[in-house]
Amino acid sequence: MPRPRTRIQQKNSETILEAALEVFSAQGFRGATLDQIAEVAGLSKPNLLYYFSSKEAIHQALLADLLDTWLDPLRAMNPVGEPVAEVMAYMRRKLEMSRDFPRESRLFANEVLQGGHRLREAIEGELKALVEEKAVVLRRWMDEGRIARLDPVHLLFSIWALTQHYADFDMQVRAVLGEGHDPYAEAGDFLETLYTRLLRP
Amino acid sequence: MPRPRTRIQQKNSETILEAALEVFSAQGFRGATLDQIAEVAGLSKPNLLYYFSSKEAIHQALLADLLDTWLDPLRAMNPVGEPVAEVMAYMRRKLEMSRDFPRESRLFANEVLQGGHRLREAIEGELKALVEEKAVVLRRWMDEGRIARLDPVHLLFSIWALTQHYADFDMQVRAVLGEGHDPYAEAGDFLETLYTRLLRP
DNA sequence: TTGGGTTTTGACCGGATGGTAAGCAGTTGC
DNA sequence: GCAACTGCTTACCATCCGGTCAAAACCCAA
Repeated sequence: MPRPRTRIQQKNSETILEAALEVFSAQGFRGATLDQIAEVAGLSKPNLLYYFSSKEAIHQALLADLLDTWLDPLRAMNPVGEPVAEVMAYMRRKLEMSRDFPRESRLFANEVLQGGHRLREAIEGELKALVEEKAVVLRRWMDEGRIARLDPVHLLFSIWALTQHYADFDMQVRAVLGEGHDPYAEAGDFLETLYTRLLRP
Repeated sequence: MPRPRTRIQQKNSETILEAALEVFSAQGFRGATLDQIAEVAGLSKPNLLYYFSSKEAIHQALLADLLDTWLDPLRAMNPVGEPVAEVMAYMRRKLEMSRDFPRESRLFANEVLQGGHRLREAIEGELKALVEEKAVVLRRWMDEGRIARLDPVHLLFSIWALTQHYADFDMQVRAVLGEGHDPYAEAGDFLETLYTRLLRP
């Protein structure tokens, strides 16, 4: 199905993708059913398939949208900015994305966890290229003595791991912390300290 | 089905659980089918159900086994040891578990990611209790000025996130690093540096 | 109002999947 | 060698699920 044209097509595709995000992120691709998505969307199952040609197609549309926004924070890391502040700001943005878009994070995690064959191309292409580009910048900052010398790629991995953890393992985080905690606020403080100490040259 | 008695029961339950781990960790609960597990195990589907009463039961057995071994590294953190070395050793053991038991890590991740209702009890009970016990120890070390003052629970979260990332996002890690890398060796070095700097009082 | 397009639906299909029944085969203890 | 139990298989069932189809409902311009 080509991109929406009329108002009603626009609105319904959005409703479907919103519902699909809800269900896919909570159940994984195989775990989600069209009936569930239809129910969340408030539409009938055949109606979903009027807008998207298959379950696969809905999932694909979701992943395609996702990847763009997912890489934005890293793209925004400014090669001519102040190194420590830039890395710190990147970490902050990733943490905010985990807080504000946990479903997107879990959709991504579900996908990669299960071999990520639907994302392999994008990961080996776009993502890898962007990481290599930013690794060059980080290495330069290290050469200039403006941040500590570290493996730049594993530095990025650490930011992904530490921030996405709060979205992907949300249930565990909340269960262990118990009542009366603001996981993301605490994580912000903790990670601020961590990267301050790690990056100091 | 009660615990195995005869030799053949012992052997076949093990074969089934091994196959189930393979399939569940790669596909999630809903994504796995009894036929797949049966094929990997080299047994017929009805034979699986002779040993385990249902798909659910196989999964439960797997999770029950898992939790014990999963908590071992943290249990082993010695309250009367040298603080920095103890935390570092814990991180090392967790990283080794990611390397040597990635399927177990992914089984766990799949489960928690999808709301973790099958693990909720264990997480809110055993896991939380153990974390609180170790948090007391960490706080004491901080009070004694033997490691840096940090939120002890988020310190543990960071170890989980950073080590499990290499198992759970293995596909991404390998795709981004490309050929000719030993992810776990590099991660070991990186995390050694990270926690050395983070923990220094 | 009418006619043509768009949107929605109920009924249905075929294959996959978890699980069962009933009997056959193997093993073990005597 | 034989009974009795354990282990295993073939055939089958019911349900779920992705997807189809034909027709109904809706919308809107002329």
